[in-house]
Amino acid sequence: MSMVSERGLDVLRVIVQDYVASREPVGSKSIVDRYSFGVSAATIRNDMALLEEEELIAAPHTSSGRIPTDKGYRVFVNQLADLRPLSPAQRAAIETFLGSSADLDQVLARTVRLLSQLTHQVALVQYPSLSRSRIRHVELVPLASSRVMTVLITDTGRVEQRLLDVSDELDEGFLAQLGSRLNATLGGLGLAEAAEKLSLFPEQFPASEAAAVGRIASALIEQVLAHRQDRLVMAGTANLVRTEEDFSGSIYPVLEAIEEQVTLLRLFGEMEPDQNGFSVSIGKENASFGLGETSVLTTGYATSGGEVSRLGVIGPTRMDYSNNIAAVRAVARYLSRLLGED
Amino acid sequence: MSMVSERGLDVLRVIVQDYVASREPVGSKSIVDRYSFGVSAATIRNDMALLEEEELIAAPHTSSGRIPTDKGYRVFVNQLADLRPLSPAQRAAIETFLGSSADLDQVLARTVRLLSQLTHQVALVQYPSLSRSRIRHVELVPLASSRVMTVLITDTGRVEQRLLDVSDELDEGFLAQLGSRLNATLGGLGLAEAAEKLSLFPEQFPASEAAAVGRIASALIEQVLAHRQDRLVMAGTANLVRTEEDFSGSIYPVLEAIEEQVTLLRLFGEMEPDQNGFSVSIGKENASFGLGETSVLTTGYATSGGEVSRLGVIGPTRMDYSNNIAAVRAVARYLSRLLGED
DNA sequence: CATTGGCAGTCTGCAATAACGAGTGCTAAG
DNA sequence: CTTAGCACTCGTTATTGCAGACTGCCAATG
Repeated sequence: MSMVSERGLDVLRVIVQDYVASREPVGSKSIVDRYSFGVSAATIRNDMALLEEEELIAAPHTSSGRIPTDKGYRVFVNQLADLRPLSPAQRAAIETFLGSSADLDQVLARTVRLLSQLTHQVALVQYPSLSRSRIRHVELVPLASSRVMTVLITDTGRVEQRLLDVSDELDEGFLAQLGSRLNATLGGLGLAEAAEKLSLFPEQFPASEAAAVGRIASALIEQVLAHRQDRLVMAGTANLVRTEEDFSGSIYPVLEAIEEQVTLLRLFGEMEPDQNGFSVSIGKENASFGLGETSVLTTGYATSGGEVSRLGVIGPTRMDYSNNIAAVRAVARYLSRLLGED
Repeated sequence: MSMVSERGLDVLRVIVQDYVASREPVGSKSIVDRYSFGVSAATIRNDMALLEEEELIAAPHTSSGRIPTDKGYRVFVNQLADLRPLSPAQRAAIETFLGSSADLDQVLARTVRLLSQLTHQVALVQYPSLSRSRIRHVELVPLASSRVMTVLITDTGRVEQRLLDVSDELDEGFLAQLGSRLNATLGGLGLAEAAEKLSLFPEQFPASEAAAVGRIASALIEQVLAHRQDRLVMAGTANLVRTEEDFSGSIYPVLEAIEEQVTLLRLFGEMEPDQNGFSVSIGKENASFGLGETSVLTTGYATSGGEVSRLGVIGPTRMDYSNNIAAVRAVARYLSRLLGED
């Protein structure tokens, strides 16, 4: 179907490479200078004319070099069979992170920072889901006279906490007793079952206490059902500034969209992973999220619950796909090893 | 001491105001046009000459308007007795946040976002300290055969978690037993005492188990002693892009310094609050942190432990101090009310 | 039929120049 | 102490011209 020759695809590849490296439109002459195609510049020009017909490359102005279109990047990425392996320095950076014990928040914070350093892009890590986990412990902490914090610990190591106001005053002894009854009732249950039991729980109490207990129970239900895949950690926003010239307008709306985690979470949700769990979304493919000039690379990673959350990077369409895809993969493997149940 | 007249200070004030609003050097003519000083432009020029001698204002080039120097901003801020009250819309935005129950992470995340929206700057909130709190509950969660997560809950509602590898395999029953012994030993203790008990704890176990127990105990000691004021949430980095022109070079190093939380935490630590707990650090006063073109406004807020952590904003030296100081104060009051022990 | 060299045409980027306007500093007078 | 007037300084913007980089096309070639 495609009229583009084998050599034409090679030309596309070097155009993408050179353009990504130099940010300058690449012309036929510089191609024959820097690569040994064994043909003349005029021949390359003919190939480029074909590529342009197929809308894989475009000319910013009449008579200048060509730059890849979104479609061109797409073809380039799909052809990327041989990922550039990470450099030894990059491998070393990943290894350095292993071993040191830390809490989950810290692990994710470090991971996301690592990924942003490896890719020189904005890195994102979605919090692990806890949907398949079981309840291990519940704790009720009285903060002020009528304010209580509920803490939920699952067997996959997730900890959820929540502040709530119970309009009535509760004495501490009652809370302690309530806590142990909750633990007895809920311990070891899956989350869905736990929610069900909780909704019936207040009935066991006399009317005078039922209101407060009901409030606590419904807070716990919320905690149990909110799967908490709704949080992201991010790092490397400074990198977006570094690549500012790759955006036609200001990067302000882009940064805003990235900080508006809701947008990204929808985007994460709508990405369609390939058989390896990897997915790439390029340029205009993200237009509906206000991110039409960015590309997003994500992959899943395994959490201890056997569930899959995602991590990845986002940056200008003009990015080093080869390196970044390799880095995202490597970091996901690393994080899976660290959090997974081996 | 100062040669600057009363009217001179008024002139300084309007120069700061106009320059902050327009980002353009302000000249004598525009001052007499826009304000009614009752004197002519030439008189204003004489005042400006004095202000310039005192290094409160400076001229970007010979013969253009004047802009405030860091010292000028400092004098301006110190004179700021009458804070502009928040607009009704701003008050409403704060009120909207009250009420809805949420976990601590969410409360802080919302707070920091609120503050960044009110000030149009990068907002920062330091995590509450837990130094004076007492241990309420300890939980050991087995994740994989040789990996354990320790969870620590304090009576002030802080939850600390940590992953660690214990080289030996541990059976779940042993962990459960260990957990209840830990709770019996540590429950209700202050953090310093707990650390002491913990260091002796492994001695109670036979040699075969002491290694693993020791590892767990030292992880808990770390958790107990790490006061965890070492974490920041931040929001509104996009605002830094919006104010990019206020920086002489790229904002890249600024954003990097902000993301490098260590820098900010040191800065927070070194700021000297006034009697209200408020502190303002302007321009070159932050030069040693690589933030010589930014100003930082912070104030303390009360946490449930009675301890004080800080929150604030950071932005270009040319910022709306009046509004931002009022917003930081208001948000701190709001957060104290939400987290404090009323 | 793919490839090639040559050449005219087009567009960007840069440097130099000129005209404009805003704003000051200074002086002398009220 | 204040004011009006004026010469002077710079930054800003628009214009012009020129050098450089590429392409597109055509006719020639193996």
